Amino acid sequence: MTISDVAKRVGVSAITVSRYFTNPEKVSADLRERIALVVAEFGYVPNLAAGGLASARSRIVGMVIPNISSPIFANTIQSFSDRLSLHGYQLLLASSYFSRELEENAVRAFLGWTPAAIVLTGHFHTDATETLIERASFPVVETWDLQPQRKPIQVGFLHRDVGRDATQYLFGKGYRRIAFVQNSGTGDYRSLDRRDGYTAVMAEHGLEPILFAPTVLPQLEAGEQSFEALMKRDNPVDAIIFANDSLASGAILSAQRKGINIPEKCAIFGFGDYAISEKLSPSLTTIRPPAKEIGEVAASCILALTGAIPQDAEFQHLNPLPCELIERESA
Amino acid sequence: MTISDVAKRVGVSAITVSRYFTNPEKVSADLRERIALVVAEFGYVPNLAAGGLASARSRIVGMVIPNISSPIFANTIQSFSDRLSLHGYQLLLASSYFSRELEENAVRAFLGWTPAAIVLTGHFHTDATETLIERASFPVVETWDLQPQRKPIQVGFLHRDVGRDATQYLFGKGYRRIAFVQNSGTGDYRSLDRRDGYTAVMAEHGLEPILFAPTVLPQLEAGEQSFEALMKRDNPVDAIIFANDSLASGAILSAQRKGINIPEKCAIFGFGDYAISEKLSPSLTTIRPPAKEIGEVAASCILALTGAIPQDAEFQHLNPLPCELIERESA
DNA sequence: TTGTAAGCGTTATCAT
DNA sequence: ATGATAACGCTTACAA
Repeated sequence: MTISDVAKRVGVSAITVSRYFTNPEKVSADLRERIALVVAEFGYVPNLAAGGLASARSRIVGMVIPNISSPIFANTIQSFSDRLSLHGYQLLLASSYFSRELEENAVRAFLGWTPAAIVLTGHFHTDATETLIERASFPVVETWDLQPQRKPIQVGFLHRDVGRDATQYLFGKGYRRIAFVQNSGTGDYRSLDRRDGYTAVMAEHGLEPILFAPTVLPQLEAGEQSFEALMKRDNPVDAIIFANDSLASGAILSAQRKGINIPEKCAIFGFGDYAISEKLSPSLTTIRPPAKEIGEVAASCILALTGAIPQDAEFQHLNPLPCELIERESA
Repeated sequence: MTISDVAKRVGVSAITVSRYFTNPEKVSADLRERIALVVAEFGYVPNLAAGGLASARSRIVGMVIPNISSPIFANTIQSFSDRLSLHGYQLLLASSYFSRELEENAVRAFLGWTPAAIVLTGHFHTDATETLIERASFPVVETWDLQPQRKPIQVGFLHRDVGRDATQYLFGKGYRRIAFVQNSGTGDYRSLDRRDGYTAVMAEHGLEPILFAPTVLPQLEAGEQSFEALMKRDNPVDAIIFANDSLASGAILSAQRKGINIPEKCAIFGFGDYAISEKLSPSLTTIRPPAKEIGEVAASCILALTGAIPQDAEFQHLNPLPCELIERESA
């Protein structure tokens, strides 16, 4: 069943039915009703590939995220997808697992659909990806990070500042032997930016940075391993900043089982504010990133730039999106 | 840049370049190399909309899941997407929030792309969706559940049996005042199936079912609320089956803070085997659903049916996919 | 192994 | 407000 079939049934030309779908207000009310009837009767669904070919546009938005299992990105995807689908846009999703090559593959695949926009995580791409998005005739949005003087729209915050804030907070509380535990998954350069913020503050205070990189993979276990290793040192640490709340939760749960007092024996600081963090004993002091907001703002940018919503807001001004330090019991 | 432009540069006709992409083995090695060169040089990306229109096929697979934030579904999406992308398929994702109407919208939107397949969660659809998938000329896969005598391919297990198993397990351990706590989010009829398994077993043993439906929304808090309410009863329960591990975790974390001994005072049983469940104190006894396997098998079915991989396996025979009861400390 | 011609279902453009 | 015609870029079917 094609648009012409519908048109014949109604007794109009195909282009009128086409207008009914794209610009209903340009079709008379009478015709609108009659078309709606036929469409409903036959369950006609427009062929989007044909429309996309003819108009060189589509309502597909491609998104590449490191993975969908992380609570951090899940919230961004969800809010992004929700806002877009409200306006008839569809989400083509791909995972990069922090690999720039997989990201490039995904971008290439998206390109074939003449997408309305593409959303990437961060600004660390292959040269080929960089070329592809430079040439792109549609909006490209980078999320979860900010890099000065980059062309693409960026919706995020400075991870270095987050690392600084966490360290300053602990320093202000009197901690001096502060360690930083990296993400056991490789390739997350944003957690390395947070680490750099940490080492910078440590240096400013004349303190020596203590870095630990867990060797095991499940995050909770990696947190456990890191915690144990750092407590076992000749000169044990008195506070640990973890690259994310999963690692930090692993440490807290491990301490709990062993009867180690937190924060007395060692303060624990996370990143992410996952649902569990508030409920742990002790509850986890952490930084809440604007995960949901990133998705919403990214969607709004795209909708504004494609004309789906009025373009009154200059979304760039929203940057950096605010992170919130949440003081709880663990630090 | 179109396929004809590439063809001109190489000095062949467009169809040869087309073959290079779809059936490389039908193009001479010499030509293959020369085409590859030009493609790389100009960064040519085939227009998928045009190809889809001409062939009435696409490598888009539409998937509707209740939400992507739940650890349960996240694993399914991830494994599904990973396997499909290995074969050049792309994932169009939509959330239903357990709403059949939203599901229908998503299916309609997918249809316009002449997708290679559509994957739904469960078998509870609107009549219109039912009609749409009956008429579909591509595979439709229903995941996370089994319903006898349904036409679509189903990849899942019987939730009623899961509810039965949990209850029998607790009964075998000597518990008699067993309660079931439903999902605070509405519309998850699979958790109601598990509940029905529970009530059936209770009835078989002449025990009265005790049902509780939390009124608050965040799962951890709903679990807390449920736990407190069930312990406060005149005749307190001695075991609780929760609709999922988040609710159960909320109960365990709450008990921990209050110094209530689990399982002595009350046994806790979950569903889902989330990452945290193993690490709680006490660790959570639960049932591990085949989340990852569901995604993998669903993908394999689609790949087999579309001819991307050999069709030697009769995937239906894999059903029901096995759940595993994981005995830990909480029950 | 390669090519020719037609057509996929829609929308842009220009008319009326 | 509605219509005629010509693309859009690719693949199918058939031919050589």
